[in-house]
Amino acid sequence: MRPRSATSGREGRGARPLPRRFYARPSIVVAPALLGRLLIRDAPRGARVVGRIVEVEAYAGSRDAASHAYRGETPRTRTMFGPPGHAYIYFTYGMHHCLNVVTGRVGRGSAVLIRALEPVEGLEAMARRRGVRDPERLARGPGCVAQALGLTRAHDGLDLTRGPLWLADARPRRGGRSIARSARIGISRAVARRWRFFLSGHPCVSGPARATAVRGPVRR
DNA sequence: GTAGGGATACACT
DNA sequence: GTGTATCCCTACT
Repeated sequence: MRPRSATSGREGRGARPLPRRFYARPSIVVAPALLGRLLIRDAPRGARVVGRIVEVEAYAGSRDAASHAYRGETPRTRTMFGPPGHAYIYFTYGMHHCLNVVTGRVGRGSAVLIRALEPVEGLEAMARRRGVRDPERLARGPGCVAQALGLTRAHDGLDLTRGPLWLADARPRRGGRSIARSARIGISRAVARRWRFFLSGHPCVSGPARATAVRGPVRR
């Protein structure tokens, strides 16, 4: 048996990247499994940034009218249709970047949008990039996540099983919070699908008035 | 509620 | 080629 990751002290130290097979599942399965896990951006000169994932949304690829993949593969969405475990980063509204992790099989175009993080390490670097200091506001909202981590289209396609951007395989810590779900935010189509998952009551969760949680089994 | 801002996709010439 | 509606948002009033 592999020794347990040494996560005492600075969280995530000694952890290893989640394996490809973690991502090679439907986005609606991967999305809740990401909650409570550490997202790590290694950078030179000690500018490492770590955040705990507290809010995500699943997108099901070419069958999901709310997904970028709905119209099939384009130059912009090529990464989504590639192998799972890679970062799909897109630019929208003329000013914001959003980070997704590619899931499922090659050619499906399914992904999970990372909507919010709880800052764990590198708060100074995050605050510098974001221009705010309040930890609860450093990475609350998908545009803020990418900005806090310093991610742009230049980072599209990064392999999350290798770094410098990766997810730790350490056991997820949810602080005793339950996983809640609701409709996805900011979309106009396929609004009936309640594929947004978040840690109930967490202060770093985004959304209009934190959005009302809707509990229940995951249905397609 | 809405300004801000640029890329993207697609309909047209 | 050019025109334009739309966009998985944020920060403000």
